[in-house]
Amino acid sequence: MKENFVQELKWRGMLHDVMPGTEEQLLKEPTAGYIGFDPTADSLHIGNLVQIMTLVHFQHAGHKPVVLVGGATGMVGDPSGKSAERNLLSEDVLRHNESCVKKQLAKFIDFSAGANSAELVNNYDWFKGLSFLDFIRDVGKHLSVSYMMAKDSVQKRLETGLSFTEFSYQLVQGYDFYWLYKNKNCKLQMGGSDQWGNIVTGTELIRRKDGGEAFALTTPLIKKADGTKFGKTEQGNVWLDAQKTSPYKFYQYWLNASDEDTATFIKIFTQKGKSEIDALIAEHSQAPHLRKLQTELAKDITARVHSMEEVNKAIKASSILFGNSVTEDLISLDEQTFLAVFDGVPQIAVSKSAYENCANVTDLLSEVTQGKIFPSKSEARKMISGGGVSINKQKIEDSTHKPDYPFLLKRFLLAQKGKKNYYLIEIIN
RNA sequence: GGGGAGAUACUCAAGCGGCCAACGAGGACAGACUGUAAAUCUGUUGACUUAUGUCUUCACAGGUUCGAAUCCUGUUCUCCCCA
Repeated sequence: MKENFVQELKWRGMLHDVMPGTEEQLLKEPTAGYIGFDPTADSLHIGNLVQIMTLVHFQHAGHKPVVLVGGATGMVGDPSGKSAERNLLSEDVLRHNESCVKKQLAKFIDFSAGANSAELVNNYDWFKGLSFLDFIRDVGKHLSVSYMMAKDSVQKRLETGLSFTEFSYQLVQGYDFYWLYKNKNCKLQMGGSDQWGNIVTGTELIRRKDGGEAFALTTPLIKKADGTKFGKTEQGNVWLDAQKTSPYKFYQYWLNASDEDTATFIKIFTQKGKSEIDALIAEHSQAPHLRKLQTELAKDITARVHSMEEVNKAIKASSILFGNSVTEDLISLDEQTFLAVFDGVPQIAVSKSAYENCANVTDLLSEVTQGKIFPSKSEARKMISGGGVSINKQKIEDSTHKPDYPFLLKRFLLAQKGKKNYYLIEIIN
């Protein structure tokens, strides 16, 4: 084998648990391994990134990654997450999501690499034709209730209650593994640490039903050093889809990672080698204020998910928005640069007359901008008196001031709420 | 079935007839300091409006009172103890 996959994950801090014999199997021969994704949205988000990177390394080590889109399982809902039961997705939506997800995955793993090409399957395809009776005869028969009850995911829910559907989830997922084992010669399932129980049900099913041997490997749950959830912002998930999360925002998310987190993230979310990462970390600790690590991390991931071009735009935008620029710097930008910089910033159109007629800044930032910056005058006023609002990089001191700010490019105003929230107001005739 | 305790804003948690939009802590947001980090310090945190203002909140529905989150009655739910 080109590389020892298990060891690779280990030094990257991506290995939580692995079934005995897995490493040997992977060193013995190129092996097919799969990870399941929920097709609940038409885009993946960065919470999925650990699993995606696992597949990247897996393929890189010479193995064949199989991506399972959980069309069937997504309908049932895994009790491991405490979330309520899921809604049924229509087949149309399912197919749409599947193709979107595949497009995004193609940026990471190679679907036309010859022998170890990645492959995408949807478990809806083998579940839709399977009758309930067949399922309980062929699958349910092999596992005892006490075995299923022993799982953590079930135990935790016993108090609060879980439906039979959720209880059977592990069988459904276990059958996936079995099916892939039989039909795709897939011997390994990977996933987050919360999936361990479900994965093992699969290997157990393969053993009991077929006497076959299959393996399991899980990655740790990623947490941030401050204890908050990884991958969430005020606005919700950080998506890979540029429509849902602009490349600028995406880049910013990574750039904002704390020192501690960045050292972990860069191992997990980039393909950089050990020596390169060690050097970067050393360099960073020499001059932490330069935030070399964050920059490298943000660049690497943004370039992969979007493009190098988007990275450059994001860097440019960041340096203008966060550098020590003043009104003059903004005015001096040419139109093309200006628009590129503010590509990912929300834009609000305001008619010229509305702008001229508004009595004070407070109105401008609330009513006149349709509540998109501040939903009410009170909030605007509070934030202004707290010193948290700037226009064109100039702090607003007086909330009753009548707007007379110099336009940028003859028609824009840059409003800033706090340090990181920008809005572009366009004055139109 | 019998007895007891409780339900307060995002969460925890005070208040127990007027001075209560409601102490405090956490969280969140903002400011200062920094490195768009962490820590620390400061401010804001029911809504609207900017004024010695209005409105809606203290499980739900009624009642007593000039006046209630605070007292009374009923309802729902939660917890504990004894059967």
